[in-house]
Amino acid sequence: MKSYHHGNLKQELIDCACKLCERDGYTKLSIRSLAKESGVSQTAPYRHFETKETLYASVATEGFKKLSIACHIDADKKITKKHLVEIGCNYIEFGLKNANTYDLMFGTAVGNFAEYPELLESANSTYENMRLSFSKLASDSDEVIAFKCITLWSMVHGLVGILRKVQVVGDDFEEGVGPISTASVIATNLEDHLDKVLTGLIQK
Amino acid sequence: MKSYHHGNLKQELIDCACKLCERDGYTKLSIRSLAKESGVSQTAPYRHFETKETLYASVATEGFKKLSIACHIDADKKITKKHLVEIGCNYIEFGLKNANTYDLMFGTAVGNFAEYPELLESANSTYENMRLSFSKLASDSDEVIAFKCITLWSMVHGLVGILRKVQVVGDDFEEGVGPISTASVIATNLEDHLDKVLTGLIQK
DNA sequence: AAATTAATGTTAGCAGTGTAAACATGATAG
DNA sequence: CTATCATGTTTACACTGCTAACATTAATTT
Repeated sequence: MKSYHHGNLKQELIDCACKLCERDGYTKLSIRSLAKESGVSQTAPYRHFETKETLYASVATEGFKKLSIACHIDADKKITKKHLVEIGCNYIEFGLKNANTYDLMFGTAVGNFAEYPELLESANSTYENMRLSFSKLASDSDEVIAFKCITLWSMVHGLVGILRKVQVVGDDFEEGVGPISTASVIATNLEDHLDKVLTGLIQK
Repeated sequence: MKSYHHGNLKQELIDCACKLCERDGYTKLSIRSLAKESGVSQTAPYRHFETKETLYASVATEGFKKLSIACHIDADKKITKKHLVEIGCNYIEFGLKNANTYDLMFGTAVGNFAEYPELLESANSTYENMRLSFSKLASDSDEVIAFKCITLWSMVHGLVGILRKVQVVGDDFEEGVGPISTASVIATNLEDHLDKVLTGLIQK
């Protein structure tokens, strides 16, 4: 004998959507199946999410929060290059292990972050954490810090996109040919690669 | 008085799909509307594309061909850093001006490139062109060339992802705060930015 | 040239989707 | 206690990907 009102539907829908989005990709997610999963009528979710994109925005928000946590390092006083490499590796690891969620966060599923204040905030805060780490590395000017930060971010963000293709194709590629084999070499030496790039970046 | 057989349906569908995917994003594309656009029955496209993903793969293939052309530079003998900056800028420009197509090419819309030989080939050839440019810059070893190439590619690929968000949010951001304002500074000085990165990369 | 086959089109239909409108229930505020 | 409002349900519409069965034409074989 369940009650007419669910009580915690919104959060349950978000949690469930996060799982399904990651498992099957956000394109496969349907509001109806989501409702069924929560034992609620087909249109109940519309009391909590105006459109499907609103739901996507919630999932993306959760994604940025998780990314922030994954990239957080415990280093209050001194930050070394090694820390930055760690951040980069963690970022990439998150992107690869949560490929579908990552796609939702950075793809075109949610058109305009500005329409979803929470999403915008969580995305900005992810960046802010990274920026803070750079600011603790050296006494650079704000512009230099921003430059270094965006450079690293673009780098790891780009590597996620490219390494994903490696994962998909797997070991089924011709040796020494094409981006896939090249990228796969980097994938096996991710720390070294980031170290090299950061060395070039920092000593400037 | 039109004939029962269309004659050139497959190519027309691809062309039309490319346009619609870019205009509205690939999620909005429907096979049925595509068929209507070509004045053909709802299920006619299925004679040429097994599933919707097959159609996506064709659009993505066209995308990589266009990207290749956009990144092509006329420099047979000597390649300079300036040329590489140009390639990078052209790449980013393509990614931003064809954001939806770019999303289709690098997102999860097409799961496994290996299932679509033409797509795999066009994607690899895009990379190969970039690699060739690097190989003409200096007498590096294959590994060093690959490293430099992937580094630039990750960079520009990452920048596309990040700068896109800037475009979306537009000028409606707080000055000096968050990734968006920072990225927007870079966007207005793209050439400078790539120059800096490449300088650090090349002089190694 | 006629007959057969393969390619390419059509019609009808299924199961599933996002979402709007009208209505039902129950928690909460006056 | 009553009125309101948040949250749920039912019903319905227009749309989707895709399949199966059938029609027409082009290509190939005899």
